[in-house]
Amino acid sequence: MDKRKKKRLESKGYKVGTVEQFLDLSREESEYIELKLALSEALAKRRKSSKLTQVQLAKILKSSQSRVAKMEKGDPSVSLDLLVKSLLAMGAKKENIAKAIA
Amino acid sequence: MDKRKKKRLESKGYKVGTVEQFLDLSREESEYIELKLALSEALAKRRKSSKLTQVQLAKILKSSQSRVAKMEKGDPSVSLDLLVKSLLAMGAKKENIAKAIA
DNA sequence: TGACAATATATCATATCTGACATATTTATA
DNA sequence: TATAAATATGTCAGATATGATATATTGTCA
Repeated sequence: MDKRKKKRLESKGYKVGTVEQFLDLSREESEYIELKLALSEALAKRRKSSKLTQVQLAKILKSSQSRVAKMEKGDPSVSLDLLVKSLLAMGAKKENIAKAIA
Repeated sequence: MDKRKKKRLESKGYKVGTVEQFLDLSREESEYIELKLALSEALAKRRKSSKLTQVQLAKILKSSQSRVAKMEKGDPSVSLDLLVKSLLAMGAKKENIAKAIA
């Protein structure tokens, strides 16, 4: 994995430290993060195409605007469960989720 | 969703109460559970084809036999995060995970 | 530009998940 | 069968995720 990807992950809120440390991110760890970011992006895309604000989506999800923002940013404090449940609540089917991941 | 599916979910440890209550399981909820069970089954399959016992896998995952058993049963106390991380740790690629889901 | 809407970030009390352990049940095999 | 290995179930203290709130930053448009 290259420095560009490191930048991208860092910009998403993952503190990955030095490049050396970054290179020590195991394959599992980086694949997990990528998977999460894929779902984050799918969620943001879906919200936008539904013309909803984060506040409106938060209401639908019975969550808060700040958590929606964190979800869409792939914040480390957000679980896959929350992302998946949110996508399903927005009408996504498992096929959509699978497609977003792979 | 029919009674057979209800039985199946109940047998997996989900208390869904009466049929009436069951029918009230929202589409999201049931899709979420199905998705989880799909990952559970993928994990069990992968472990078995690797000829590992739950105890051996637990060691690899730095977890415990009981948690591995719960993962493979799709126990409600197990998160998607744990399932996905475990699959990745067993060598699964995101394509495998996507395929298991869809 | 200024004012307002939208999004992002920080923090926290509570809720949920976690590994670990004990123990029960099932499965394999002698 | 009996015994042991494997798997399942129940519980809990500590770890992590959650919605909420406050506040900061960014975007939009008059």
